Order: sequence, then structure tokens, then C-alpha cells
Amino acid sequence: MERSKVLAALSALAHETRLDLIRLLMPLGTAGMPAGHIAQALGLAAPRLSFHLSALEQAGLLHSRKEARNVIYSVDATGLGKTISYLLNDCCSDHPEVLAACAHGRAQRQSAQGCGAVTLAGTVKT
Amino acid sequence: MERSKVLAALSALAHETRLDLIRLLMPLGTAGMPAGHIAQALGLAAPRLSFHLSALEQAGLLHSRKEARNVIYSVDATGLGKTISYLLNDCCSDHPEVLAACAHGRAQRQSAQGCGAVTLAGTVKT
DNA sequence: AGGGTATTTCAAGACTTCTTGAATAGTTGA
DNA sequence: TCAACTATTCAAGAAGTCTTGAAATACCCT
Repeated sequence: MERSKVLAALSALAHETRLDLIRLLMPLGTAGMPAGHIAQALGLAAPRLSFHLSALEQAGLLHSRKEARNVIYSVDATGLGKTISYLLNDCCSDHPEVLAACAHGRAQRQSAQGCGAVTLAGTVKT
Repeated sequence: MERSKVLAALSALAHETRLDLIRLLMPLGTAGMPAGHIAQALGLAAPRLSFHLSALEQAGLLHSRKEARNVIYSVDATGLGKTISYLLNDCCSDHPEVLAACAHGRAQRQSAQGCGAVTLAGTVKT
């Protein structure tokens, strides 16, 4: 991934409201959520929401589609994944301690060991 | 990791010069590099460098120590790891496609498959 | 076509971040 | 102590980001 795109994505993520948006939309997958519902869920004024949604879309972290009179927003998992991948792989050169901190976080959440190679093995398309 | 700390870390990372700093210091590990050498390596004016170094240190991504008349800066791998971990685990709930994009990036770099559970198994301290 | 709903665009102002040169502080060695 | 070196702090200006209300656009249904 190009540096400029990574910087754009990180800038986009580095804001409370936009991180809330990602966290809200992530579990919904490609189904996503119409802008109006998002505004209601997070208690945001429409122009403010629109501003942040378009920032995230511009950064390649969100995808939008029209459906009737609504605009549905959903997370662009690939864009988000590539951004994290840059930090983890290109930027940190797979530094052992960084990976350890990462794996530790997962272990806490999943009460499992390692980096979940099993889960990954099933999803990687080579 | 607390939200506010993650946001601070992401804000810190979302800047070209500071990302350069991390990338420069990462391979050096705890040995780090004195500020003057960093300035020379990246061609930065001293106040400008100082500004960005302290931003990264404030965000918990860098560590500094005095040595003679120099100040040595090194990456705080734990802080960086926790930040990435938040994005990957807490924020993205280990979404399969995000993990896949992440693993794909590593596969490209390492010409290996999966998420490198072997490397991780050796470094995680439970 | 007209009314109602959903969303975006616009413009202004407040606020924050970044860069730069000048000044300051701390450390070393003669 | 003085001079040289290393690094940080300060102040000012430029540039960018964020929020808000008002206006505009797009769409659906009757």
C-alpha cells in the first residue's frame, strides 16, 4: 500500500467520531447501515456525520451505496486491513515485541493462544 | 488500551515525518539513535525534529534516555503493538477479511503463509 | 406535479497543528 | 570558567481541521 494512502487512512482513523463510526459499522459487514440510522445511533447532526463519513470513504475505509432514498455505508474491510497490515508489516518489520503485544490483545479477547493461524488459513486467498 | 490513548497514538502516527521516524528507529530496537543523528538522517531542522519526537513520546510510541550530551530515542514497541492490537482486535473484532488483508501483506513480505504463528509462539510471554 | 424524507453542500468561525528562526538550557572538555 | 556542542523551548504566522446552521439536491409516494 502506498504511503500517502496509509497516511490518509491513519488521519481518518485518528478522530473519535470516525473511530466510533468504524466500530459501529464493523460488525454489520457489507450490510452496513443507512446514514440516518447512524446519525441516530451516535447522536450526530447530519452535516457533521456526512463530513466524517466522506472523510472515511475518501480514505478508503468506508464504502457507500444508494438504496431507495437512503445511502448505506459499510466498512471497506480490505482498506482497513491493508492499513493495519502496513503498520504491522511494512512499518514495524514484524518486530517480535509488536507482534507479541498484538497477539496478547487477541489472547485476552479470545482466550486462545497465538495469532489465530487457523482462522487465517481459512480466509486467505492466495 | 484506553480509547484516548489509541486516538493519541493514531494522531501521532498520522503524519509523514513521524511515520518516517518510526520506520527509521524501528530496526534499531532499544539501541535507538541520538536526536542529532536522526535530524541528519532525515534532513530535519532541530526544532522541527524535537517537536515530532516529543509528540511521539507523548503518545507512548517512543522512549527517550539521556546519554552524555545526547538524547537517545527508541521505539516503544509495546505502545506501538497495543495500538495496532486495538485496531485489529477491539476495533475490528478480528474481522476475517481484515485479518486476511493483514496476513496477505505478511505473506508478500515473507514469502510464507498464514500469520506467522511460529514466530509469535516464541515471543508471547503469558 | 407536489409534499415529505434523506442526505449532502456551503460558508463562517473556532480551534488545532505545523513550521521556522531566535533564544534558552544542559553537558563536556580544555 | 569558557567555549563548543546537543537538544529543547518560545513566539509568531501559515495552514489545516472540525462544527454548526442554512440552503440545496436527490429521491419516493400519492
